[in-house]
This record gives sequence, structure tokens and C-alpha cells, in this order.
Amino acid sequence: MTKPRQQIPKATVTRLAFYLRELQQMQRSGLANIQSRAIAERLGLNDSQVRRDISCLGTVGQRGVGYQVEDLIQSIQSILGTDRIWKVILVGVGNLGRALSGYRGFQEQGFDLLGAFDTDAEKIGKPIGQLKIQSLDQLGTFAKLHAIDLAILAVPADAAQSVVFAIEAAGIPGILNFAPIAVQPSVHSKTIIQEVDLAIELQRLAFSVVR
Amino acid sequence: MTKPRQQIPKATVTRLAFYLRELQQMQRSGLANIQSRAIAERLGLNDSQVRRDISCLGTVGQRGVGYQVEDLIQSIQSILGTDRIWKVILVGVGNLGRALSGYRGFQEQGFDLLGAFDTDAEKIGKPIGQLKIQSLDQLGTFAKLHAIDLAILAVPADAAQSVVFAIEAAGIPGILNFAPIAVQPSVHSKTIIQEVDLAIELQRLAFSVVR
DNA sequence: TAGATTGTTAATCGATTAACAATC
DNA sequence: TAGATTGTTAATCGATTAACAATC
Repeated sequence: MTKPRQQIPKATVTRLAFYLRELQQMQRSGLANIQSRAIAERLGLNDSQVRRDISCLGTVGQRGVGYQVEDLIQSIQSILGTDRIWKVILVGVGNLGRALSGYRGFQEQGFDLLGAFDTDAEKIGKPIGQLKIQSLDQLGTFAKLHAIDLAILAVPADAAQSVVFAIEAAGIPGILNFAPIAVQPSVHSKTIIQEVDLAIELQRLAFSVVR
Repeated sequence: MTKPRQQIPKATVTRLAFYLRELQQMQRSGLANIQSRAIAERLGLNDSQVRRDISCLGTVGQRGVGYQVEDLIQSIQSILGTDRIWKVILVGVGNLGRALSGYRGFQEQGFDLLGAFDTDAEKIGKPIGQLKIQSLDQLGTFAKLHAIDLAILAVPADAAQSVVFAIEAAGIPGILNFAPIAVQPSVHSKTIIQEVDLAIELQRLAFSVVR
């Protein structure tokens, strides 16, 4: 342990999550110790960068030796906030929403899907995995009752903004937005919105391929 | 038209894709003209940045007036390479792969899913949407026959690296990797790999919420 | 012309990298 | 001790922003 820890750059946060993913793999395969150089190679990065990122954890490796995989995993999880269970709901049970609801990777990282909501009367009451689809009207009550932390938003573009307001009103502090449109938190809200767009990822790839 | 166009920063490419998404929305609602200020507000950015990004297109707005929505859309698509159809295959028809195969957003942006592959004998021959799941052994032949441009990789972590080699061998120049592990292109390959991890997006959101 | 908004420069800010002293 | 690798500094590189001349 070295530093009382500063503000962590966004780019660092993203890389830390990638380090974590690899470290968990390494741990599964029985590796106990690792060096910045090996992490860097595995991810195609510079080893200086890896050490600098890790130094944000305020934890420490051993000079001449490296890092304990177990320690690094714990430190990164502690910084990311994923050393606990996060309670998540899904809003919008269309094609993509249904898919996301079954995605194993969320559960594995401690994101627990507790509810699913839609406006379509045809869908309400039907099962989705272990859950039953609820009316969007229930969202506020449900979110408060279960102290929901995060909402995964997978509704059509034209519904997205009004659903954001509903999620905010329900007191949920974070939204992962898959709706293909920019949405804004309302003025006084402290809700964090993180954008994900799978088509945009393909476009970025297409650009790289053309160059 | 101003500049012969330089290298475009990666951050700019990503934002251009987001501008495109908004502009397409605006066009659908009948808007013909737009200003950097309005784009910036809609996306929560600085208007200087929007103008600078757009200036990478080598296209031009009209001082005192703004940009033609139609022109901007065309220019951005031309830079991203999405002014044409991209031929895509899916490798790995698990939970996530199945979901991705039905995602409308890909088709809407000109990404055409032509094939789906898996190694599981149980799945081969079964339908997925309009397609029939093929054996991974068929990948090379199929990719060359149809001149496939991009592969969406959605296999388990332990299979990912060997499938990457197979995709490279099939001559496919771009991979969108959903497998939760870092993979590397083989040494002499020019294949571009773009990482996407939905659990990591949730982790980034969790971090922002905690702060 | 007067008002508006672009395109672009120069200044600022932040992130990456090389290098090396500290130290296991 | 000798060899290895971290933690951290200083230098470089790239991205963002403010400001304003150009011009519609």
C-alpha cells in the first residue's frame, strides 16, 4: 500500500476492468503471481502503462517479484465497486433485452438481475428466465422496495427519454443505455448514464478495417 | 470541401458514429439543417469539439447557417465506411450469439448477417432466424465464397483464441470480439480485433455510480 | 449591413511512454 | 550480492477547449 488514492482517469478504469477479466482467467488456471510485463503482453499494452494503472489502486506489488493475482483481483474489484452484489433491473424486453437478460457474464461479475419491465400488455405477466415481466408502472415501487442500483435500458429510441425520467424518479442511480439514441438525465438528477451501442462498435471496426 | 483529410483520431471516430446516429434520428423527424451547438447539446459535448470532429470529414457547413443533415450523414458514412453493405458472419451461437443475430440495429446500419457457425453438433443444421447454423469447419469455404468482411465472435473464453486463428485463416479482416478474454491476432495477420464486453460496461457504470 | 455560425489556431489539459532509482 | 521488477518521475504525445477571424 502506497498512496491515499487520487481521481482515477476514465481510460484507466476501463483498462482495470480488462485486467480484472484476465486476472480472473489466470486465477482459474492456477496462476498465483504475475508481472506487469505479462499483463501488458496479454492485452497488447505497454508495461509502463500497466504499472501506472495499477499504482492507482494504492496497492503494491513486490519489486523484483511482481503482483499476487489474488491481491490484484481484490484491489481492482474494490476500486470498481464490484466487490459486492449490484441489484439490476432490465427495462424493455424486446429482442435485445431478452438476450441481455440471459447473459451469463453479468451474474459472474456480481450483477444480479432482479426484475424486468415493459409497456407491452402482451408481454406483461409472461416469464423471462426466472422472472416475470412487469408493467413499467410497477417500476418505482419495485425499485424502492428492492433498493435497485442499476437499470439496463433496452427500449426503442422513441421511448428512451421518457423511460429515463421514470428510472430517475424511481431513484436508480445508474443506467446502462442500449437504446440507439442519446438521452439526457434531467437537470437536477445525479443519475449516471453510460452509453452502449452494438452497431456503433461494428462501425468503429469497419472504420479500422478500411484504413 | 476543405482539406485532403488526415489521420482521424480514434476518439473522433467514435463520436462521429454517435453524431451519425442522432443525425439519422433528426432526418427521420424531418430536420434538414443543424448547428454544431445543437449537436453538442444533444450529446452533452462541447461545440468546439463537434466542429473540430466534423472538420475531419473534409466537408463543410455554411458559416452563419450550419450543416445540411443529409450532407453530414453522407460524409460521416463515407468516412466510417458504412456507405456500403458489410457482409458479416456470427461465430458462436450461444445465448449471446443468438441475441446478437436478431439485433435489428446491425441491419439498419448496413451490416448484413449472412452466416452463423458453431462447433456443437446439436446445433448444426438448426435454424437461427433466416439462417441455418453451420459447422465451424465450413467457415473458410463459406467466407471465401461470400467474401465475408466481418465476424462477430461470441464463443466461450476458452475457445476464443483458436477461433480467431480460424477466422484469420478464412481471410476475414475484422473481428468484433464478445468473448470475455483478450485474444491476439497471429503475428503476420492484419486482422483487426475490436473488443466489446457487456459486463465491463456495467463495471464502468458501477465505478461512476460509486464516485 | 448586422447577426450568426463555421473553420481553425493557439493554449490548455490529460494520457502515454521511456527511463531509472528503489528495493525485493 | 546479482538479477529482476516495481513505483514514479520527467518527457512526449495526443485530445479538448476557448477564442476569434472568416464568411455566409
